[in-house]
Amino acid sequence: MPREGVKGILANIGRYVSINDQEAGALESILRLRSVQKKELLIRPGEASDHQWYVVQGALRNYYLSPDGQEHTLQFAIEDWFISDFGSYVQREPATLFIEALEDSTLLQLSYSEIEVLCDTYPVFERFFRLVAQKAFAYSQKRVLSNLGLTAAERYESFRSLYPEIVQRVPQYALASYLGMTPEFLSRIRRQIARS
Amino acid sequence: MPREGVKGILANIGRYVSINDQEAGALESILRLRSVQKKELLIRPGEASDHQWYVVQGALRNYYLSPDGQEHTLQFAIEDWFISDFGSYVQREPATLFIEALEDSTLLQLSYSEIEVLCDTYPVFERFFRLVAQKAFAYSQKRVLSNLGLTAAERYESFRSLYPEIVQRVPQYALASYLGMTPEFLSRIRRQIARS
DNA sequence: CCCATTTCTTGAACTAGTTCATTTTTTTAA
DNA sequence: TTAAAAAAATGAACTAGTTCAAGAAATGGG
Repeated sequence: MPREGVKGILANIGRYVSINDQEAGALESILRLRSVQKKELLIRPGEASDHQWYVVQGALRNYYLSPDGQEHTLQFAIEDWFISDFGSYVQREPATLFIEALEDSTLLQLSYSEIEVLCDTYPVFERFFRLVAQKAFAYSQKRVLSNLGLTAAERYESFRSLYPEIVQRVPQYALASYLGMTPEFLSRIRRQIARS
Repeated sequence: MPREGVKGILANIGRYVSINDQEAGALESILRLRSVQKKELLIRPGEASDHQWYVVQGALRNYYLSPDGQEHTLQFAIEDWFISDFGSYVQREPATLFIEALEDSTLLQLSYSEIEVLCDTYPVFERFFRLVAQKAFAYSQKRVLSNLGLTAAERYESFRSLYPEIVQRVPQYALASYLGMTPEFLSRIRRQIARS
């Protein structure tokens, strides 16, 4: 039952649903506070994907490592975001992604089974996780569209205007692998922009 | 209160949750049966995005039309799939997509407000829509990865092995716009495959 | 502080996929 | 059935983004 960071996650949930003290207590009782160092991995492919993590402080990413050695970043997470290998998590299958800390980070860990019990017991959490999943899905669809329709430079500009802070905090090769371009090409795009 | 097609949607929901007769009745009472002809549009950009549709029979797609006139297909839907402009639907904003019937189709229409009431009243539907949204999100993330990591030919093969039926039923230019390539290039890929 | 490692930059050759223009095939509707 | 329209195929020139290689700059640990 960690105190630290709990106000953050409660405030965050409060933006979607109203929860009372009992519900807040039930949530708190399944949170586990956890620290990771920069470069540390939360999971790697093949391991069980039983958890989601809420970022109290720090920055992380998850990525797929393809057979030919290329990294593809699927998501970044900074303060107040959740991160996991979500596909494996919901399908109850072994992880296919790495989750890596990009900075020393403080996290709240939630386990699959405890979340499911929580949702069963308190419909308000069911609703919360529905709304979050819907929003995540809508976001992901926007990303698909931007991959389909925008040039590399446009994808970078669009991401930068949405998430300027992430652009600052994250290594360039990781950002390039998120945006679907090589680090060399992202470097050139930035040089172009700096000129004008 | 349409009878036709209702067993289909009920069976589909039953794959995620168990619902009793009362719940089934409540669902049925908010379903509206609707037919559309090939080429007909369910919504176009700027219109209210207040509905989701369950496909009883037929095939549809939704797509974004970019300022320069390119179409980008975000989703196909055949029997037993839902389709909508989901981003606009959940954000309660005007549509940004077209939804177009690719065949004469029979649909069950659900409205946003009625779904929300249904979820409020019967937590089992809240759960159902949570599970569906989670699955959709996981699927969309896989698609992002395939856009990031695969060649055009690999994306086609991968889609074809997952959804052979859709490949058969859908025009090539629509499939190309879903897969993120030009119709010409998809045509060349198919010729290649036909050779070997 | 300094050396080692990692990350970023830059240039030049290359290629996967696009564009444009034309022809062929398929679908549609009367 | 046939004519018109829509969709698909094909070739050739082109380009956005990649690859490879090498140097410069930042970062980090002892």
